[in-house]
Amino acid sequence: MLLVVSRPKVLVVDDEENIRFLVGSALTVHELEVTAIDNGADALHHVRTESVDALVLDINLPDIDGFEVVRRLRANGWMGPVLFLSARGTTEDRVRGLTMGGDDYVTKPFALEELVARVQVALRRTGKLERRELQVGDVVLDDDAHEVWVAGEPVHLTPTEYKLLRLLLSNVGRVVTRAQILDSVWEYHFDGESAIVETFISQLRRKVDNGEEELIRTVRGVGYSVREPR
Amino acid sequence: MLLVVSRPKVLVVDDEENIRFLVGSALTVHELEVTAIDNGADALHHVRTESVDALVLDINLPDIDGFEVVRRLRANGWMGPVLFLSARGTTEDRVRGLTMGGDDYVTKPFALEELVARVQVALRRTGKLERRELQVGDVVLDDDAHEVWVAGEPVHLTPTEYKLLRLLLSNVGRVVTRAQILDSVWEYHFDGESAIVETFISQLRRKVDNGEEELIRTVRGVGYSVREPR
DNA sequence: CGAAACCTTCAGGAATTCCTCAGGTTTTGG
DNA sequence: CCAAAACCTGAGGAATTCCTGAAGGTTTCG
Repeated sequence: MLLVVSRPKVLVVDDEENIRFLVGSALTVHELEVTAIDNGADALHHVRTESVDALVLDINLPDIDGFEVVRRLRANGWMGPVLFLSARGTTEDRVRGLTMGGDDYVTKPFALEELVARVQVALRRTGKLERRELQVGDVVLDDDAHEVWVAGEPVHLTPTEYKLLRLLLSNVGRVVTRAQILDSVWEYHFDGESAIVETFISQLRRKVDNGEEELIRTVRGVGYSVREPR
Repeated sequence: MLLVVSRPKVLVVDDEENIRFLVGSALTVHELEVTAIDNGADALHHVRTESVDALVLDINLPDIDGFEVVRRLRANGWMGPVLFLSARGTTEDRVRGLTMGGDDYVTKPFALEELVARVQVALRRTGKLERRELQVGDVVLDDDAHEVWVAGEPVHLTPTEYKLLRLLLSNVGRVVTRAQILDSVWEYHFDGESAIVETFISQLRRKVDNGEEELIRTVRGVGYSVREPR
C-alpha cells in the first residue's frame, strides 16, 4: 500500500470570484490542495514555479486566453491534465476540437459534484490520486471498479449488499447501529419492525465472511461492526 | 515502450493571424512543438536552418506561393510531409494534382480536429510520432487508424460505437456511469430516460465481446466497466 | 436524388434484485 | 433451566433494471 504524504495539487483559474470560491471549496472538501488565481499570467507563473498536478481553467480570462495558457504550458513541458470551463454555446465547438488529448471540458453552469468527479478521474489517470479502496483482512472493496475481492477472488454483490458492506468497512472498529444502516443504505428513517437489515447482513456474510474469523460481528441490541485487523 | 524525448516539430505557415493561432493551439495541445510564420520567405529560412518534421502550409501567401515553397524545399532535399491549406473551390483541383507525393491538403473552413489528425497521421508515417493504442485482452483500439481489432481480426465500428468503446477502454478498471457515458459520447447532459446507452452497449458487445470472458461488465444501478486484465 | 449507413426510440422479454414472511436458532435474564 | 427477546436465514413473488430486436427517422455519400 502506497502512502500518499501530500495531497494532489489543483490550480483553479477563473476571473469570477464566485466560481473560484465554489470550485475551490468543493475540491478542498474532497481532499485536494487548491490554489485559486484570477488571471492567466499569474497562473502561468504559478504552474512554472510550483508543482501543480491538475488545472481547472476558464477559457475566457481577462488577459491570456485559456487555450493560450495551456499552449504555453505544454511548450514548457508541463504535461498535467487540464479541465476547461466554458460558457455554453460560445466556444463549444472550438473547445471540442482542442480537447481530444486527454483533457476535458465542462460548460457553465455545471454541477460541482460532476466537476469534482472529473478532476478526480483525471488525477487518477495520471496516477496522482490513489485508488479508492477499503480493505480489512482479506476483503477488499474497490470503489472505482465497484468490485469486491475476498481472498483474491472476485465476489459479486448486489447494489444494496455493496452499499451495506461499504458502510461497514468505512466504519472499521466502530459499531454501526441499525438506525444508521437503515438511514444510510435505505432511504427511510422510520424504525418499523423489519428484518431487512438482518436479511442483508446474512446475505453479506454468506458471500464475504470467509470461514475462519468472522468479519461482520453482531453487537446485540445495538448493531453490527467490522473489527479492526491487527 | 518508446520514450519520445523531444516532440515532433511542426511549422505552421499562414498569413491569417487567426488561423495561425487556432491551428497552433490545436497542435500544441496535442503535444506537438509548433512554430508559426506568416510568409513564405521566412518559412523557407526556418525549415532550412531549424529542424522541422512537418509543414502546415497555406497556399495563398503574401510573397511566395505555397507550392513554390515546397518546390524549393524539395529541391533542397527536405523530405518531410506537407499539409496544404486552401480556400474551398479556388485551387482544389490544382492541389489534388500536386499533392500526390505523400502530401495532403485540407480546404478551409476545416475542423481543427481533422487537421490535427492528419498532421498526426503524416508524422506517424515518417516515424516521428508513436502510435496511440488502447489494449485490453485481445481487443485493440488503434486511435490513429481509428480501427478496432479483436483477436487479430479487424472489426468495423460505427462512430458512436467507437467513441463508446474508447471511453470504456480509457477507463479500464473503473466504472463509467451512465451519466458519464451520455455526457461524453453523446452531447446531452439531461438524464431523460433513454435506453440509448444500453442499445449501444448491446451492439458493442455483439461486435467486441469475444465469447469467453466478458469484456464489458454491467454494474447494476451504476454503469459499465471493463476489467483490468490480470 | 437515391441508397446506404447510422442513430434513436420503443416495447416485450429476460435477468436480477428487493423485501416480506415465516420458522428456526442463539442469547439473555431471572 | 425456561421463556422471552433478539437475531438468522431460506424461499418466492413483486418490482426494478437491463437486454435486444425491430422499425422509423436522419444523415452521409456517391
